[in-house]
Amino acid sequence: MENKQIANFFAEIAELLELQGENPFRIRSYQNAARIFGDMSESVVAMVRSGQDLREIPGIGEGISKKIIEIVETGKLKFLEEQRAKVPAGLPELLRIEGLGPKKVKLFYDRLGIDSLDKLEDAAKAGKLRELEGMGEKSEEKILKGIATLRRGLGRFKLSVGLSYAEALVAYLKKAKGVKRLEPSGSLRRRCETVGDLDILAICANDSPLMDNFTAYDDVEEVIAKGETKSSVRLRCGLHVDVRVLEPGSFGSGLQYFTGSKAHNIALRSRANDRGLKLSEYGVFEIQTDKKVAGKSEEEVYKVLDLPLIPPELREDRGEIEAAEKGELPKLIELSDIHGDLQMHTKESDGKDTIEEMVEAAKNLGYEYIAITEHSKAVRIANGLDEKRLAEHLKRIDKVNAKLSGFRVLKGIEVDILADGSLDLSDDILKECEVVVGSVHSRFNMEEKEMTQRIIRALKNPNVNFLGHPTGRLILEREPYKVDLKEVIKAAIDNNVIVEINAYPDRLDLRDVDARMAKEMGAKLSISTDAHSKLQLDVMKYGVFTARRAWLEAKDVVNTLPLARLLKAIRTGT
DNA sequence: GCCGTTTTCGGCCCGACTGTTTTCAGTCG
Repeated sequence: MENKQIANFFAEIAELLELQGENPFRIRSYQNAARIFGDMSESVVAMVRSGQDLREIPGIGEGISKKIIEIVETGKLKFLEEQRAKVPAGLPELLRIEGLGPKKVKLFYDRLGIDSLDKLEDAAKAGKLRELEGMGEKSEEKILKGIATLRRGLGRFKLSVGLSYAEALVAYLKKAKGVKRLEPSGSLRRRCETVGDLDILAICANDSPLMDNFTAYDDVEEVIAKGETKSSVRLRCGLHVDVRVLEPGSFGSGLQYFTGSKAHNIALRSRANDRGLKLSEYGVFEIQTDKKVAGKSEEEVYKVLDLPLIPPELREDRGEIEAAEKGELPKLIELSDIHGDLQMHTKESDGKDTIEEMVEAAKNLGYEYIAITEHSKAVRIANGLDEKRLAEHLKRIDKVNAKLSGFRVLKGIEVDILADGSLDLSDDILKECEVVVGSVHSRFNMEEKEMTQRIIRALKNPNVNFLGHPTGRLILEREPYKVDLKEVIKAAIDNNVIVEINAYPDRLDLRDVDARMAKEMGAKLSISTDAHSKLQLDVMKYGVFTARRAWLEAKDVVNTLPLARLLKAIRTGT
């Protein structure tokens, strides 16, 4: 059973308890558990089987730990089934309608017997909801809109997509008179792999037309709310965007608040309370006197809570507050630490540009090396290379290198890991390559054991020195294949194989939490773009974002090394 | 349900907005 499934048990319990009007703090405990297990890289099942006490995890106590043991042992959970029996099956779905929560859903069911989207839609259209207390015509309209949005199925957007919308919008808003500062916050600022909406914070003069300009933006489909300090719109692509205007004296606390995450903020506010302080988006205040003690900058807010500034990418309540308290925050890797790029394709397989063009673009980024890693022959659709073509290609790389000074093109290949774990090219030709990236591109639907053994066998080949996109996922499009990552990473360490964070924004593979586990296990990592054109070399930043969210420092990533030391690290692991 | 150098019981983050109301409940982030 996957962690995600275990998380779902608790998320469902939380919803069912909400619909029964249970104690909100009890509900939060289940929501927390769902978040904790959903975020976890290590397999919960494996932890339980090895006898680990889950109560060691903050937020997990007696009750939930017992429930997990039951899930692992029986695949079921009696408590969940009992809750399901108490709540009509259609109600949880109604909670996904924006603006509708457990109280209203329960009211509709108790009074009108509504237990499905269709019934709710009919009742709203027939004007029956307005007869209930606390309901009116506008509420009905809102519910109908919410149902329509839900049916359109617009969910989250890839970070790269969110960033490009944010950049365009910020560039546009900047032109409004009186705008002094604009700062995207939220999950975008934390560089989460997907974003659900955009929160843009602003400082501007009182008479600034910022809000008018915002709601008049070309790409706006619907204006949801418009006020002096807060406006909300939905863009044509379905992305929800809020713009909020803050006072300069509250910008730091506002930025802190809107950057989140929710769990990080709750932990921080709780910490403020312990110190007789109250934290909100307006600042930090003494509870007794209501005196404001911080708010202008984020540094200030964290400082009065006796903490150093915690980088946005770490604010997930995954131990960053404890680490900050002990002065043990990592010195996170930066884009400028990157010395080169170790996976890319040219015209020879499925890329768009030549070796020379890739070199030119890489030099412009300030790199001192790249590795050209074409596909191997098994990936026919990508025009993969066989032994003969690869030998010729390596000669071409030699020729390019002969003309370069202060820059080196490493001879590489992205060799396919075949279904049985053997490689798609002979050892004789692989020996000629300096960078051999082993990757899986086929038979994604194997059982976990089989897939794990397949990859481990490939890693044992002494010619393989990198593992490419280790889980094969495509964000929002394709689930990772089933694999025991911990075993794979262990094998990578034992066989001196560097584990890749694929920076391609559709992949970001390893994920943040997996990369963090890899680091903690002692693995060496690389960040590579997998670029298929010279322009795509720019996606390195997404890999760095993921690495930062994984708590990685420059020393954890081999392509922060200068060439000579990189080559040594590939050969010897040091 | 979780947690504890103020506690094993009694707390548990905070404020805005909306739509419905004449002071507030529900929802959201």
